[in-house]
Amino acid sequence: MSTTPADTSTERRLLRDAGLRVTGVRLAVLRALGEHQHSTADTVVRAVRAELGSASVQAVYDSLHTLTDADLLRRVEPAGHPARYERRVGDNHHHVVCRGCGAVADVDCAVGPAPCLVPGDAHGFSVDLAEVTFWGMCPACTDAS
Amino acid sequence: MSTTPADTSTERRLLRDAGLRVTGVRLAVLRALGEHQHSTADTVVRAVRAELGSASVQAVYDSLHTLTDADLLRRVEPAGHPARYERRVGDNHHHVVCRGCGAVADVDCAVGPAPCLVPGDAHGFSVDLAEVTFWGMCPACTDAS
DNA sequence: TGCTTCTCTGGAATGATTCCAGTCTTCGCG
DNA sequence: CGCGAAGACTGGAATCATTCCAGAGAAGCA
Repeated sequence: MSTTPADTSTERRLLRDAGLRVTGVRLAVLRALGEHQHSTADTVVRAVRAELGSASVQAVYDSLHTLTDADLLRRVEPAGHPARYERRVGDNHHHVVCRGCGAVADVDCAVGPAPCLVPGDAHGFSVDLAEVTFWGMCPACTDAS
Repeated sequence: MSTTPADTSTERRLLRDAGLRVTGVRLAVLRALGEHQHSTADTVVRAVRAELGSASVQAVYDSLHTLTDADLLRRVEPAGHPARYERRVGDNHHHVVCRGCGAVADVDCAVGPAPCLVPGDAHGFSVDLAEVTFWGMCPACTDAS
């Protein structure tokens, strides 16, 4: 809709610094997630298409993977819901997921850097991350029920 | 293979006590998970077929859902892996998942009953469960790498 | 034993994600 | 500024786990 080219200088730098090529899809993916944290791939596809006019589903999935591998994005996969992506990376934070609508919100980790928790008996596993997912009801779904 | 009918008295009682009908598929599902904790639906289907001779995929999925709803089973869904089921229910325990092979092991909760952890700022969500997944490498995959 | 209700069967469908082969871009280099 | 090789993007088909559906079949209360 808008004909004003968006300012993508921040995203360009992020990509370059990560040693990645700067492409339209990657910029649009980063910008989309900057505006709507915790979006699904599907939502990102729509946002990217709104910005670029067109883009294939694969291009978005590819970008999502590449950016996740480069630690520019983090993937969150709540049980029973499609994967969500967020730009908040590099810190150790967790998530609350609504059992009603699947809404996701960030929860700061009160403990510290990963793994913020350590299992008592890890059965010989070497643990590097403790992922905490809080389940409950968001305000809107609480009201509706 | 074995022609000796298995002793299913424990499972029968579990089902009756939960107000559920006793069926061959349900008994076989419970027995399969008694022998191999953290199995996937696919693995359970094979185990059930080995015991009963035949069974539809849906019958197993139906049983898995029914038993999970009745709190006779618990479902574990590690990101990027198909769902796993376990018979250890009623306590609050967590899991370690191997990044290499997907193996799952139980980890006792050092804190207490659910929700063993509470978020600092839950953004208005009412939280009832904290699900902790530890990620790492199992002994076998550590050796192999 | 009879009946009602719930379960199981088989097959098709769904949603999220991935694979593939070919075409088009990006960007280091001359 | 223009070339070329490595890396992205396209469209379409395929995969995997899981669910939906309608009809045939069992469980168990009366």
